[in-house]
Amino acid sequence: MACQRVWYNRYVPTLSSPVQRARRPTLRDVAALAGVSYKTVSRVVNDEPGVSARLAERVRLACEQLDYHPDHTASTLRRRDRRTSTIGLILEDVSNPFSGSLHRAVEDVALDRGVTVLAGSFDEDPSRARVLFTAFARRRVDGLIVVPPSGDVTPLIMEQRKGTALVFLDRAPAVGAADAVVSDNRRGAATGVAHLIRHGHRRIGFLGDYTALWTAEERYQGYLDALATHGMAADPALVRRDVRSDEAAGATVSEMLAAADPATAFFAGQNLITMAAVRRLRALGRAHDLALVGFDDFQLADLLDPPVTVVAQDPVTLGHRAAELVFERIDGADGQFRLEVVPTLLLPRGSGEIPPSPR
Amino acid sequence: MACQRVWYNRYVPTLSSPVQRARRPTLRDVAALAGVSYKTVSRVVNDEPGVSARLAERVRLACEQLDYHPDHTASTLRRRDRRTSTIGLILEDVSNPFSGSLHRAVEDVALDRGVTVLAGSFDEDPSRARVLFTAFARRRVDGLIVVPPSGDVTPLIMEQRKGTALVFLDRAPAVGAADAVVSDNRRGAATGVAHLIRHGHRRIGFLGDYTALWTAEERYQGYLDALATHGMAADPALVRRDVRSDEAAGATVSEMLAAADPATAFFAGQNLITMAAVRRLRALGRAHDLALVGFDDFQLADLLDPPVTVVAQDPVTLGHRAAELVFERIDGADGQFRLEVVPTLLLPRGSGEIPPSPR
DNA sequence: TTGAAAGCGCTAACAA
DNA sequence: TTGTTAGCGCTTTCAA
Repeated sequence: MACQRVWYNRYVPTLSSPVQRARRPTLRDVAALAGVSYKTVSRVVNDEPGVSARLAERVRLACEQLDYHPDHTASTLRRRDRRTSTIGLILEDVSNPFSGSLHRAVEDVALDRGVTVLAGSFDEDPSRARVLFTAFARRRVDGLIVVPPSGDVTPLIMEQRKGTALVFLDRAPAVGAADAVVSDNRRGAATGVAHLIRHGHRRIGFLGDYTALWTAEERYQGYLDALATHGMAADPALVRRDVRSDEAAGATVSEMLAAADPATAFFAGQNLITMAAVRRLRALGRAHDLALVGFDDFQLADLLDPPVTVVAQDPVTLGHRAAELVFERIDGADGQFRLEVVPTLLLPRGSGEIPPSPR
Repeated sequence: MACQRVWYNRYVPTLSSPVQRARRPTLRDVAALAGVSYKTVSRVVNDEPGVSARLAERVRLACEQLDYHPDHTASTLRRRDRRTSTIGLILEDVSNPFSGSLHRAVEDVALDRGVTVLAGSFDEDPSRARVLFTAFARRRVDGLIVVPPSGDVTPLIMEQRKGTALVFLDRAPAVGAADAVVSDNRRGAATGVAHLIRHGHRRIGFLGDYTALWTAEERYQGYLDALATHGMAADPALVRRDVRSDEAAGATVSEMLAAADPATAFFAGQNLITMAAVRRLRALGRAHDLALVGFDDFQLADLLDPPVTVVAQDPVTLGHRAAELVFERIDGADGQFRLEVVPTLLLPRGSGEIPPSPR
């Protein structure tokens, strides 16, 4: 093998220089080679009219010969519109599939416009979000699509006033101050809970995410809505919020089942909580006699036993719309800020249709 | 509500202007407000020594008052090192969990250095990869981490020669021309297949990804290695490659089981193929009498029935090492190019330990 | 310690 | 159709 093969943890450094570095060619280098002024090269590179075919051909040849790639960054600095053709995307965590789907949807809309995407994960940590925001702002992104952290969003609003398009995604913490695209969390949760009620459940446990999260609060309200609609009182003994870690979710399920007059069904306010509940019910051998509906779909939910009924979000539409809104603003739209609400979809698969167990 | 609420597909435009736009302040604006030269402001902003505390304080106050954010792009243009503190990351698809984990691992290393990440999905489409590459190159990223598409990688190598650090990730198409970090695909696959052999299987079906993919070829070689090691001949009737869609994978499983002297076990060369095989075996009611080992882990594999035995990759280490290598090059390391091979891990969970069914 | 001038690679404005 | 000059916001260089 021509190159050094390194097994992880067995790195052996060597010193020979691997490549000849060529200086990166500029407009002037191309101009010199083609024997024209560098403004002429600029015209050719940008497909501006008013260059004779003869010169244009010579310039193109020189570009190719030097493997010239225009410096988009320098052109941005001088151009009137000052566009970087880059947007910033601040997600919860790029490694989580929901964030990944949002990212991909945004990317696809951006790529159609020749816009690149700076992406980052803030991990529900406001200070990490601020680091990302600052880094993106200094790079003068044309727009920011942000899953907003709980806490202060005024730095984002300040940046917006300086001309950066801003769209909140998945959460709407500052309705009226910026565009936002969110799932219909409240109605979706209500639909899921109503589904359990329709299947005969009267004792429905609620397993909620961090109270500080906008979506968690909306979903909790949806849970209450469904109970109220069906004339049922909310029993505090059946409500657990700020449940996030797998252990916490599992423990909560066990604890609620051990209580007097226990829940016969669970509504899980989030992906990971749903999976943790499945694990625990499975471990307790009760996966088939307790009903479960989860908010947000996940891969293989349909292959579990029983298959898991969920209220599915539509991350692709969320991402697409956020990107479309941000580009409308970048293009100069100056209408009132909008809150777009994307519907959810109940997917009955089995776990949500289990009747109350007699016990 | 202060703002217009729009349900998806019911957009009603309005015309009032939502914000007052402020001009974005520059060094000169800050200097004017603080009553100093703009070079002094530059010194303060960059924590350069040699500014009196009195002036520095005045400058900082002015920065705050104007909400000044330095233009990193302009500073890059002038600085000697010409660093953008941005790297480009070209992945197969940011919405797939494996890519997401790579991305996150790269991001974490980058963030520690104040470097932002431009990310994109090339979808196994070389022309889309070229679009991303060009966009990143024009923005003068300091480094590129690329899951290389099948086909020509010379444009990447040319860019490398112009000073952009280049690391191939997950695939090593041009060993010796650039650094690369890959999984130990071949040995991992061999381990998985040997595991099936150890459990008594002599007829092991191979379900492989696109032949054109470097990883698919490596894993196939691993399959052959294991057979050879155990003195078994490879039966072409048991090998299917270029299987990718769910339908193709499912159909292939059915077809192979319908043959005379059918497989008693399957080795799936990839994530999605494994899941498709699970689905099909389940549908055929044979999930418990055919063994299955998949390459690459996936969420909930342990909760399926039977739980799925896999050869797990380590995307976090892959991403970390790729990022570390790219930054070493950016920092000027000029040693020989390295190929780093990250080990895989066999996770026996149930499906891979099923003995050959008598039939 | 502070500031003035030049210039990074490019586009805008205007002249030839 | 082609070229010249200025300047985007900043850092570098050098002078005060």
